[in-house]
Amino acid sequence: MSYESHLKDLETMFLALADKTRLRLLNLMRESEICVCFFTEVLGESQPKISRHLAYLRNAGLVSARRDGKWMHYKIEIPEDETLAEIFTATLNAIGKDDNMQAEYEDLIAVCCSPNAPVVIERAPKPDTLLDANMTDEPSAELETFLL
Amino acid sequence: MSYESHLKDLETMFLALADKTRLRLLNLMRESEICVCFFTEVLGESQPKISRHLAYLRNAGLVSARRDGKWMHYKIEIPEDETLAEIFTATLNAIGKDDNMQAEYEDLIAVCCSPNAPVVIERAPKPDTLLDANMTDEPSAELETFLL
DNA sequence: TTAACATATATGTTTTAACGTATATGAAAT
DNA sequence: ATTTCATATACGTTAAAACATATATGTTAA
Repeated sequence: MSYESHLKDLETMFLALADKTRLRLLNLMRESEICVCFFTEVLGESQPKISRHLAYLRNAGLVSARRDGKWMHYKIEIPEDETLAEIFTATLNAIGKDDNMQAEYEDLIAVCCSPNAPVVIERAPKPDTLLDANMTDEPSAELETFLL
Repeated sequence: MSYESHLKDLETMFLALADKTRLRLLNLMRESEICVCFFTEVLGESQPKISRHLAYLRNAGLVSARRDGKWMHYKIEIPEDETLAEIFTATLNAIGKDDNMQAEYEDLIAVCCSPNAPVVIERAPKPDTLLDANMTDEPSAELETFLL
């Protein structure tokens, strides 16, 4: 297969990645699909702001959305194009190495999986996909206590 | 070494990469340092435009500049941070796979190394670094005829 | 069917980036 | 010294992005 021009695609991808909020969103999605309510909760940003940035990522093809009743779940989509995929995975890797991003990810786990998170639980149930994903490989401390 | 937050650096890098002109500039620099006059010649963009985009790349730390008399030569600088470097090299790789970028690179070689390139030669001599770089690994067809 | 909720989009505004044109800088040639 | 050449920067304008606030959409619950 000959490589026709994907310069435009490259630019589109970089435009999508060139924003702190969007990088933080991707960080939270690193392991599984995540419900919008958790993004707003963990990042402390307004709902329209989160929603707009998610739409931006979706238009760029970097995430996909799934409706589950009232809730929307977003997850990372690795581009089919190999070279784009390489850049994107390298980016996800870079985000994961950042201390603040790690801390925010911990916050996510605490908020969405803790048994004593009344406010959040009130607003939306844990997406079971998140539980699944975490259970299959490494049950976190929070999850273990929750599952007892 | 613990990774403190380089989220800002990531964003800066992506902002620098999120522009077609700047990606085209990086493509031309892929093998060696390049003189500004060749950028304007090959890309067919105005001199101030090229200069501004080069300054942008320089501020982002992705290229460095060297003065040689009247001429300025720019070359790619791989970031020290490993994770940033990984993204950047993946990007350079992606650019290189694009047909149009390959064609533009050929144009560069033709313009700056051909013996019958009167206009360009008039405007600036070949940077010898380019000759060196190309001679050491793969002498191109153009170069060979030139060197006979 | 209406109310409540989660999320998305529209609107007006402010900020940021890109561009063309003009001008400044700095080196070489005269 | 002055001119010429290569490149950089300044300025004014136009276009794009981000944001806050308000509102619309689609889903469930009452």
